[in-house]
Amino acid sequence: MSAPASTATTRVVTTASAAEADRPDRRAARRQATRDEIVAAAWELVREKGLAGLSLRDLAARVGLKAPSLYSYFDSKHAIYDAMFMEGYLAFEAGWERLAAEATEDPAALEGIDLLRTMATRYVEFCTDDPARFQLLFQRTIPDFEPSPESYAVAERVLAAAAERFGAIGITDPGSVDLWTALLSGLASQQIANDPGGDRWSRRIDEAVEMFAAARAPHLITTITRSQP
Amino acid sequence: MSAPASTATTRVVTTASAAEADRPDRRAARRQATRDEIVAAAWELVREKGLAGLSLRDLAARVGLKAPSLYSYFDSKHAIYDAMFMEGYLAFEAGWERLAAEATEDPAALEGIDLLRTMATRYVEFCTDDPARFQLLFQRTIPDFEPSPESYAVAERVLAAAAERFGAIGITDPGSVDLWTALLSGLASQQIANDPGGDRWSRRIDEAVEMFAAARAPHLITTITRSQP
DNA sequence: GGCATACTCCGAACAGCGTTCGGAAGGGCG
DNA sequence: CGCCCTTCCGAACGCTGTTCGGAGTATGCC
Repeated sequence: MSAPASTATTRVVTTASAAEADRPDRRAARRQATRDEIVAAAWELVREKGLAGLSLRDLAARVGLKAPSLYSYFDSKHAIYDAMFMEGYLAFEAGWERLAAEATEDPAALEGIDLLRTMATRYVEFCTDDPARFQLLFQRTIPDFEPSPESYAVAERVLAAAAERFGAIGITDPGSVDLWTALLSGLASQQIANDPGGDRWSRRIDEAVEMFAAARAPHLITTITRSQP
Repeated sequence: MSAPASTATTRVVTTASAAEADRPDRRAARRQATRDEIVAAAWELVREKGLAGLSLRDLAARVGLKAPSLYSYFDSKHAIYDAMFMEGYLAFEAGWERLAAEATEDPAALEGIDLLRTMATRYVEFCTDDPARFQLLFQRTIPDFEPSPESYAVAERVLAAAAERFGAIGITDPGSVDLWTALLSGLASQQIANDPGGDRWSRRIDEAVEMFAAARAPHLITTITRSQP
């Protein structure tokens, strides 16, 4: 949660010395801390009142400010949504990298269809864990919101990583990837919209994965028959 | 834009007789006509400015009124959304019944997997034709909106009809129906959210249907091999 | 025909929203 | 100390959905 590189010093020049380099960061760090606090409070409010129920006066009150003060930290309400968007995708990316690390550590447990199953399960969990986040990241539901290029770059990065992992297990055509994303996002959105808190759709994940694998990656499901000679 | 059947002529009086029964309908008919006009204008506005971009002052202006006057016809803005919700599902039901009629008329062309294919194609077309309608009917995106029991009954009726048709072609377990709805709504929502106006996901419909049929209704796809002795 | 009634319609206003502006405080630097 | 830049906020603007009270009008009854 440290400050991005670009926001750092701004100072430059002066006469140098090592300790002097991070002194101007004092204010910058404080500023970044407040920004983070605002975004965290925004997540809280959004979980309580829904994604569209976020009010700047409420949000400001929760961090001990008045509404106009937020404009010292963000250009607009959409800029707050944008910061949340990026944070959400960073969390998604972190989960993804955790999964990749597990796969490296114990390749046997996460190869072939097991990897697909785990990917699907984690994805749907990630979505249902926080419906407001799902709405912000994967549905485009806020009237005129579009993520900034920097935020969108994070989103594309993680999607590219997923596609690459797909290629590594032998699923290369883009049609299959699109079919996969449609299938998973469909499960998640149906679950959230029509059975919130339940598991009417999420309990179909395994069947969905098997259906997908049978049609799109048959080479992944031969292991079962091989284990019964 | 003709009046519904129940509203009748409005004509004249004379001396009692049968015409007297629909005389009190005069105002009711006019009222219903205005309601319909308001809902039609709301659809227009929603297509132009997005589902959440609907403003009562704009809407009133479009039908030659001021905002408070709308409250003679609807209890609230949500009541207008509710009327649109019902109208949307009635349109969906009409499309569905058209399909059912075609299937009855020409059973050969719409049996087995062809029926699935047509259902899927029509559904995704229905969604992408009007993204605002898709959002209102199938995503729950308006902050505190919930359809009234009467409106929701329409929604359930058409879903039940679809499930029944599923049973008729031999797909009986509810898990398959849920998987089907997840798959189709996933295709539609990805198409609308990530490639509006394009066909990146909608062109995968046939593959999706074949994938689903292979896993969930294998009895529907044997005809191909049978035709090559 | 005349009167009472009900329905439509709207101007004004209220509370809430995101946002802007101007000025009042506060901490860091010469 | 004085300067400056940042932070903070009260007030206000234009927008939103909604309520209220009072006009104007078409209807139903006698």
